Amino acid sequence: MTARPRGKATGPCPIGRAVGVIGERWTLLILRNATLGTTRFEAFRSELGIADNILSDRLARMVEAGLLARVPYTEGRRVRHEYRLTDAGAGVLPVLHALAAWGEEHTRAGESSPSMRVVHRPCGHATGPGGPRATCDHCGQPIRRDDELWVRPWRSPDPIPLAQPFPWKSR
Amino acid sequence: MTARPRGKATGPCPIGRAVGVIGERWTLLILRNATLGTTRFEAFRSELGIADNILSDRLARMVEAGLLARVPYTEGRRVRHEYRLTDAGAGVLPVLHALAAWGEEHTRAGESSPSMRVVHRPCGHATGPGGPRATCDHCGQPIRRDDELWVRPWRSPDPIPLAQPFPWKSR
DNA sequence: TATCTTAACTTGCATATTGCAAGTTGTCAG
DNA sequence: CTGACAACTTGCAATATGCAAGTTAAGATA
Repeated sequence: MTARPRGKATGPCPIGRAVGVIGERWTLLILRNATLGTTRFEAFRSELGIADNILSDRLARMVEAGLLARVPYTEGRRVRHEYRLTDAGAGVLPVLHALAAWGEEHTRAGESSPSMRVVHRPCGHATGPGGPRATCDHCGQPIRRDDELWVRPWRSPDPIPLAQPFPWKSR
Repeated sequence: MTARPRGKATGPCPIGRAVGVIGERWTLLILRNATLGTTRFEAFRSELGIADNILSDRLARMVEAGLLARVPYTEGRRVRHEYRLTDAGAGVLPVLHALAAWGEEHTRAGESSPSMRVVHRPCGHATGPGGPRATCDHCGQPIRRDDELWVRPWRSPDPIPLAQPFPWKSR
């Protein structure tokens, strides 16, 4: 054996552990799309353009790592499975925010395409430049996950609510 | 050719672009250590345990991507090069914060080792649980990069100041 | 001067990961 | 009974990674 076991989540440094779990190729992109509501194999495959054997492998590993839950559902009378964010998977949101902000600031889209924005539902206002924040630029309140909408104009003008973690907490 | 060209930084989604640039294996760990002051090939190699051909490749690619600057320096009368964070490389700090927070919350160190903390120099207080923040938990002020110290007790009890981006801005 | 050492690479080769294409399985629609 | 489809699995070729060893340039040592 030569390459070290991937996905090692041990060690004293929390950054190293995080990279070991969510730093694999595709993993953050799968989490991004799951955050935007994607749950099914075929949807991930076509949205991401990932090879299906790799997707299969990644989803299984992410379930094992506790990022996604594989939950059965019925389509007609047929049992299928979908992949839903767990708390740990949903907890990657601040990482996605930070990546979005860095990407907006330090990379350029090929075409001049309109930026991604985050809308705070209660006040209806979007983030300013610099990307999504934990706190609303407009009303100053912390943005709760279920009050957060993403606008990705290159896909659709409609704001997209974020997927809530599974199992859904009653509160 | 089969595997798609890695490190593609184009496309409309800023998260996808960010992952294309800083999402490669080792890249975030190199940036973490560079943020903590590492600048030299040999130091990265021994700190990270990365194979030297891979390190050579990554550093070159990171220079090309504008994350690091290769700057000559003299050791005695001899000219060497070191790798210093650029603005773009230093700008990854919020991603490292988010990863650290996620890692603390959702992964476990093998041994029970003391957590990483961030200290705000002006007020001398460390972040509470949940990991590093953009704003000081104690005094409420935004934490400027040059007022931020990391404490990584498994390496040393001493707080480590963060490397400043190169070229250093006069202000 | 000759040899040693070190940082920073480069090269060769074995192993691991990724991607593509094609095959498989279990429904369901017609 | 014949597709069609989602969700995989398998085989194979192309890349990436890791290890070990070689290279280069200059400073240190003898």
